[in-house]
Amino acid sequence: MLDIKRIVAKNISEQVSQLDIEQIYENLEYPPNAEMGDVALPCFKLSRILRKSPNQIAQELASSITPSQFIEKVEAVSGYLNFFINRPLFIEKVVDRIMVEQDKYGSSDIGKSRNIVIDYSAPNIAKPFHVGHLRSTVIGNSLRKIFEFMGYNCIGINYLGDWGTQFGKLITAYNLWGSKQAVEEKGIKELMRLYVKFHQEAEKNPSLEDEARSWFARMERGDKQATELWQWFKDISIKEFEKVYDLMDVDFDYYTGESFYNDKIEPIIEELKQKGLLIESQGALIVDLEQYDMPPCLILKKDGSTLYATRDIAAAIHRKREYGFDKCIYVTGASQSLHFQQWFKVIELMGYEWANDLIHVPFGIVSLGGEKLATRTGKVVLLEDIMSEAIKKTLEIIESKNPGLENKEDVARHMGVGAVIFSDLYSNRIKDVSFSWDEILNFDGETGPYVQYTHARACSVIRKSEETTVDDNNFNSRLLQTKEEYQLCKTLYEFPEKTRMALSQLEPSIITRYLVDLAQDFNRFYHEHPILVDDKELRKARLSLVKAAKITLANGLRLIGLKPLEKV
RNA sequence: GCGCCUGUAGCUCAGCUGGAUAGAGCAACGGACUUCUAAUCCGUAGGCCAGGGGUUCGAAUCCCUUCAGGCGCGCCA
Repeated sequence: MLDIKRIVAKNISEQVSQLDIEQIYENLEYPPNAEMGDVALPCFKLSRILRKSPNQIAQELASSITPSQFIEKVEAVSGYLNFFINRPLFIEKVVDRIMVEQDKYGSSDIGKSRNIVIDYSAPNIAKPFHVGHLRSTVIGNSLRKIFEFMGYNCIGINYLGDWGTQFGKLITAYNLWGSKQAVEEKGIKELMRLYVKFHQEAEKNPSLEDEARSWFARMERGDKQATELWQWFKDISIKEFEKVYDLMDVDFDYYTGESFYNDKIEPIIEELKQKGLLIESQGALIVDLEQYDMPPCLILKKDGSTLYATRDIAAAIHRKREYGFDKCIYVTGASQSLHFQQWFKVIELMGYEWANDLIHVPFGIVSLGGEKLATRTGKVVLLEDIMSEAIKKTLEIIESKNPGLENKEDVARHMGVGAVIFSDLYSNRIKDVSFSWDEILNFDGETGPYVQYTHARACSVIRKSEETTVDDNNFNSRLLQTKEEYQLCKTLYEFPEKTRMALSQLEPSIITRYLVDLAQDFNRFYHEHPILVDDKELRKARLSLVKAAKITLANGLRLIGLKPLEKV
């Protein structure tokens, strides 16, 4: 594998006995622009060790390093030692590697025989799927793809919000204002209406809250009437969620919601008691976390029913036994950070050393016109509506740009849905986002359609080239001398570095950003240099670059959960 | 009140474990399609990196502090 920093570091270490290769490697960086060189060593830190001025060190090293096959020249510029590499050789190595590795380019096997549980999406039963849930779904889905790309075995779990007092509320509302017919006809929309009405009425009549709690308590005792209603609501909801997941090409290995762990809680409570962690406080059972500067973790309410944390603890222990995970990752909103810290600590206090393998991956909230999204008040943008608008807009563009395209509907679906996913994965996950129709339906610039368009453009050139001759993959990289060609190649080279970063930071946006950079470099190259030229050698060389870009774009797109499109 | 997160161009955001003149896109304005898909490309304009201290040869980046916004903080999830 080609590692230009390593080559340079090795070269320097042969000249300076006081420094080992790793130290040098760590300090190497890429200069801000190509005229300065390809790899640089800032000599300021060395100044103290070597007791010379940075400039002097750079000068001396510059004159003592002899050019090699890979390093063409070395320059000292104001304290920096700048290396200029053999660009044709670099291009050849990078493109060859991509040609060989194909859809594995950027991947790794560091995760071999390791299991990762990823808990994502987790919508609440009886509530519509809106933009807020979208984030967990797309971030989790992308992380899963990234982990798999790095060799891990992933278990995707959709931890449905199918248990809790909210169902008491829903049952209460259904009994008071609902009808079987309305729910059957309107599905989740009717359930939401009932839920919203409950909260409106409960403001005037707080006793409704008590009734809701008692219905939930009945559910926990296995009461027939309560359970049947709950199961019915759940079936309706899952059916609707699956439509959304199909649309987005997202899937899960298990749909084990909170209710799944219901019968696994009792032993956990016993265990907590045995380990002396549970104490009674104001009628409830808690784990005190004061010495860890956290509020207590509530385990059982005074009416004996469970809480979110209780179920999370039971679920984690169950998952550890079941899947023997190396890491268990929870993709949920940042507002739940304290909750996760609390119950992670409880797991640790229970004596499980794998408490450190539990990871919360938080993300910022989605707001709408400055207001928080809330199902209770009905203030939501439904995912269904966003997707259909995006698809509609895409179809319109296709009709005007490329009306002869085959499979228009299918392309429009991938393009439109992809645009929404892309935009959600575009900035750092921790940032709050403000939903805007204008932004989500803008297909110019740093967007999913831009990257897809670029990929399709590359495919198109490759297709055209194959109409005349089938070129082999040998090419003369010395014919690729322009700055656009080199820049494109440099960016292609960075891909494996980016996938590693995305993995270690659990940050899909690193890939999304990268795709935009790569697409920009490709489009500049494409615009500036004709590819299907008469000169056979030049054509082969440029075409190789196009193929390498196409492969890398496709690999990146898959990592964020999009299907690379061949024609748009 | 305490804790966590965020603050970079009019808007949306990049900026790696500190490094060379702070980068994109959108919006605005001006250019480029008889030639491989113009959902593209090129150019112009736009910045006391929230304010103030400090550490350092060097700070958007690290530390302290103030301000602004968001999110949490016992029977919701």
